[in-house]
Amino acid sequence: MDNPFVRKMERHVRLGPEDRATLDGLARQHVRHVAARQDIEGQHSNPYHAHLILDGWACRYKQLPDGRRAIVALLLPGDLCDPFAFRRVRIDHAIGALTPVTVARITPDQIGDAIRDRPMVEECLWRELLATTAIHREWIASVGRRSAIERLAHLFCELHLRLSRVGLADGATVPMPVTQPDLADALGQTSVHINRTLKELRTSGLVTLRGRLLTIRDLDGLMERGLFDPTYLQLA
Amino acid sequence: MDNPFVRKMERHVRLGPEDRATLDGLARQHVRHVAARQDIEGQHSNPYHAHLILDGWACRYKQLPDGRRAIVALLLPGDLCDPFAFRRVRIDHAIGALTPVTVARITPDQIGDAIRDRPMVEECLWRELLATTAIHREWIASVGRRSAIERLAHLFCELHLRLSRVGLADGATVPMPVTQPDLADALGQTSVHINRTLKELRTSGLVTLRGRLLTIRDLDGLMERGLFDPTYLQLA
DNA sequence: CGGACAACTTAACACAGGTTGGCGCGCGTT
DNA sequence: AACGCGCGCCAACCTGTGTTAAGTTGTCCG
Repeated sequence: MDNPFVRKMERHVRLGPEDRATLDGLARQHVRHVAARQDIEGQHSNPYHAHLILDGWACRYKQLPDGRRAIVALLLPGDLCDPFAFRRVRIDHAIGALTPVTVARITPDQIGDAIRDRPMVEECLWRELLATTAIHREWIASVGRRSAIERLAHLFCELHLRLSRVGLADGATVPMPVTQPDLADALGQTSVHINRTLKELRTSGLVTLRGRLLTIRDLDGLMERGLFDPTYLQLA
Repeated sequence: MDNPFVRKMERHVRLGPEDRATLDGLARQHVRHVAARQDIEGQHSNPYHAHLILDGWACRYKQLPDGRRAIVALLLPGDLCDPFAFRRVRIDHAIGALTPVTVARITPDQIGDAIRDRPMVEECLWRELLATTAIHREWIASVGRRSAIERLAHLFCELHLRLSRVGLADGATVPMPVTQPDLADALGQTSVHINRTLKELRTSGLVTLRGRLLTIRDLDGLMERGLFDPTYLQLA
């Protein structure tokens, strides 16, 4: 009854009770807990099943040979870690838990069966894939052409929207359980500079970040500061 | 007989003559020419058909409200511009020709028919989608965590490999028909700094770039300089 | 052949963001 | 209670890259 993937999808497509039951069933089996800072999938691993995040935050990251880490995606509850798992490809990056994480393991066969029984499931997976790709593009644009403060503002807008869709936003307040070094690796900067930028967003009255909770004081202002155009996420 | 998409796919999957004929047929109809600096699809447009690049280079780009441009992908001969076209989504970016470009327009119906007749076509499309996604991730890591010279070296390695796959590399020499401002927008830098970095790559004997032709003098050295690990493109 | 315009190239200067280092707090461990 | 340690926070300094501007080359077209 509490599947974040279903909550997300219901915003976009009309799900019948059987669709919901099918999607729910996928996420009930093989539930696993992963400690913070632990890998869910290692770099160059060859996953035979997909993971759906039920709780906690994870990230897709690449480690450069000299230790630099680039986080290329943030994975929130309701997100699918390995949308291509059924193709049995060797992945070129790792998936790591940023906080303690609860995931459901889903086998390719289960996905195949679900799609055959309920065509709407395929529709949902396509939407998921599209949204992920759109976010990738937006991140490239961000890291490439936005300034430090624009990047951070943009990310906060994105996360606010994504968390809202799975019912994890309490009004303008959303959980933000990641460390500043994590944010730095996601935005292509240093934790020191993240700290500076955060302070600037705070003193200009746009956000407050305390105790792993982000409160957006002025959403319009934040969106403007981050040149945020929400259409890329909506897919409607 | 000269379809770059087929040339690319044959590296990875075994195509029968009918597969080849089907893929070839897709690219024979509705061939269109687009001038350099012209859009193939505008930002926020709603493409009803996919485009396959037959000749020339294009890019996927986002324009920020104040005019900054971020190139989020380079599209080479054999690349598909709108792999999601059959989903009828409104795209969040534009596709522009960097050089004069020849494209084949493909309708969703044609793709559907082709997949139904020849299952291998679907396999090919999946591979294409996977490769594109892997490149996206690599670009995020590049812009986020690689230095200017590493980024440029990495891009040259990537392009060399991608162009080789469609038979457009003459040994260590590949066409490089884009301007330095274009490279700058793709790598998140300024054309001035691209110029500096290019000079550095030249003086260290790694590449020469003359008359829209890039020659790689020392591929191993270039790969090392760019922290380039080719596995992400192979998908085998 | 010559003019126009875009792209390339270089130099001087400016600044955003990186680096280093230090302090304090909160929390888990013993 | 004491310790360790990762994280938040801040300041001083440094550097890679951006900015501006100007001269040079290349290329297209009349």
